[in-house]
Amino acid sequence: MTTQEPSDLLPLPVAQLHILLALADGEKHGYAIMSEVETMTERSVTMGPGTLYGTIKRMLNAGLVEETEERPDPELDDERRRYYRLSGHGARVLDAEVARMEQLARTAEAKRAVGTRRLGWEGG
Amino acid sequence: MTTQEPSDLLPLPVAQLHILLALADGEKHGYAIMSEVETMTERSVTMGPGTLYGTIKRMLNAGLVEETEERPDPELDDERRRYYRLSGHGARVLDAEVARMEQLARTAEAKRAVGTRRLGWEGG
DNA sequence: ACAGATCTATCCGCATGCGATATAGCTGTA
DNA sequence: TACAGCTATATCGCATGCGGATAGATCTGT
Repeated sequence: MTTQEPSDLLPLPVAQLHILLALADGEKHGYAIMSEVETMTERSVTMGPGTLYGTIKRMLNAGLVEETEERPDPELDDERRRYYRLSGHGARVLDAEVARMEQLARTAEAKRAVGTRRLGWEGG
Repeated sequence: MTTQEPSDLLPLPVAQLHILLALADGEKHGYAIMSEVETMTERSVTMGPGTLYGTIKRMLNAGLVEETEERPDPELDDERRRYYRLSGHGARVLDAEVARMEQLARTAEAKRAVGTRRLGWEGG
């Protein structure tokens, strides 16, 4: 489980970020995570089963996500499913990673403004 | 060189993003890129020579950066240095990657708001 | 009963990350 | 001038991460 400082884990591998993001609004099972990643990135990121289950294993181990015991109504349930949710640690790591990305984006905009101004920009 | 659609290259490997970012406000030589990455990430990302030169090689190949012929004043120059700058393609890819990160950050904030509201948040 | 979608899971090759190491020129100083 | 330490580029090899192929089981609709 080895819970570390959130900042020690950054930058997060892309797959881990996308999984945390998919779980940020509520618990989901593996297959639903795959679908959610595609939806929320407008199909610009597709996560295959190799990435999904391999990454989830690491994240369980790192204490970023937890498997939940609770199941939905037996009516709606599918026994094969395994549900995952953010751990408190995972939530903090996600927040830290998002903050880091926002900082990079601000840096990028400042720098691009400078770079574009220099010597009249080539553009292509 | 194989110039592709910027979106085909996303998400960008972290090292590539940091190098594009370091070059966004003007050309730099390899060692200066390493230093710049440490400075702009406040030492939360440190790039060793293995990462730097390996990644630059791939990026030259992908047409994201170019080596410049022009040298500074011989007074200030160091013959060993090799200078790199963003290509037009590299600049577009950087912009696309930054836009993608900003989109993810927005998604994250919306989702975290939902997730935190659910069932009274555990927090830890 | 059957087809096709859902769901979890592992294997394996390739790309990427990165520390260790090598080599050599620069810079300051005693 | 000799030396230490920093600057600078480069390669190697291992560890990690990614993602297609594959497999097998269960669900859903017809």
